[in-house]
Amino acid sequence: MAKSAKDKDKQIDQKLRAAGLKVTQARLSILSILSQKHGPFSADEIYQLVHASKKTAAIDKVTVYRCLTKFEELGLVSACDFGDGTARYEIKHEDHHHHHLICRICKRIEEIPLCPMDDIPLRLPKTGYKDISHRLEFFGICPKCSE
Amino acid sequence: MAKSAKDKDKQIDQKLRAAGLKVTQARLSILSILSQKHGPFSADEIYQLVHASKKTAAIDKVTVYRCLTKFEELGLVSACDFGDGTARYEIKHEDHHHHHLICRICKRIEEIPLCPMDDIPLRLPKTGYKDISHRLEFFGICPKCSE
DNA sequence: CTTGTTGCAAATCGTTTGCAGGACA
DNA sequence: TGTCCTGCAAACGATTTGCAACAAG
Repeated sequence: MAKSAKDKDKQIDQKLRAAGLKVTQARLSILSILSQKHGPFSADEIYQLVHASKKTAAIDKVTVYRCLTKFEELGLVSACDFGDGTARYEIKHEDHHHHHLICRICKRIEEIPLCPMDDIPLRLPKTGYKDISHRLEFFGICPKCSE
Repeated sequence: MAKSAKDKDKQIDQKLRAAGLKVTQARLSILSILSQKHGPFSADEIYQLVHASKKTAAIDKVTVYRCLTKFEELGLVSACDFGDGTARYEIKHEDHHHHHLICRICKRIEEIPLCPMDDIPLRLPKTGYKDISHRLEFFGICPKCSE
């Protein structure tokens, strides 16, 4: 059932066209990286990864930022923020809502497939992580701004 | 039961001494602002507020950053991050754990006195906010880093 | 005194913007 | 072709750092 890199790239191409975006080398490279590696990654990391995989032409870091912004608008990727002043991006898989658990020391990132908003308290001890804290903020439109 | 500004300042002085910090004008000004106004505030906002209240001598913005960092280490204030690239700080009141609900448009900040980690799903509709999303990340020490 | 703090200037870091040349539809 | 994209350089905003003057204990 696992998709080959080629299949994924084909999917990406189609998603871009469906979104009305031009299919450029830069966009293909970035989305290819994001769909093959396990993120989330910062813009700089993506930039590095693209350059590391010599398969594609080098792209500018500014282009990475612009593409990621566009992808996020289109819902192709989702951004997350670990509070360290750097945005991170990962491919958005429909119907797979998750959060992250980040190690304060090594920065390892694990996916938490549960969402406390759903209903149940998380049973985090399972993960083996210690000294767990969390960052949670809500965003919405306040009554006044709703008109 | 409400404490006067003077009482609060006295408390602040004691907390600083208890923490082994020198009681300086800059620190008193910042903590005084934070304990009197309803935050959270960015470093720049605090800087502006300190300058606005002509009661105290002007302090440098760098000093604001340094004091806030120190206060956070000591647990006097807590930082929060709304993902807009600016850290915000508020006085930490023991036994009053809360999160925030930020209007996407006017940036109004409301306190959410509930925490989904406690156990129950939030009943946010009560607040009148619409189109609510949330930002949630967990931090901890992973098994490998625990030794 | 003497160590912790501050102010000032300058550096850093992530990210954004302006503009001209270049690539997709 | 005409518009969308990209690269390059430069601007930006938040935060940090180096260093010498300064003030609290």
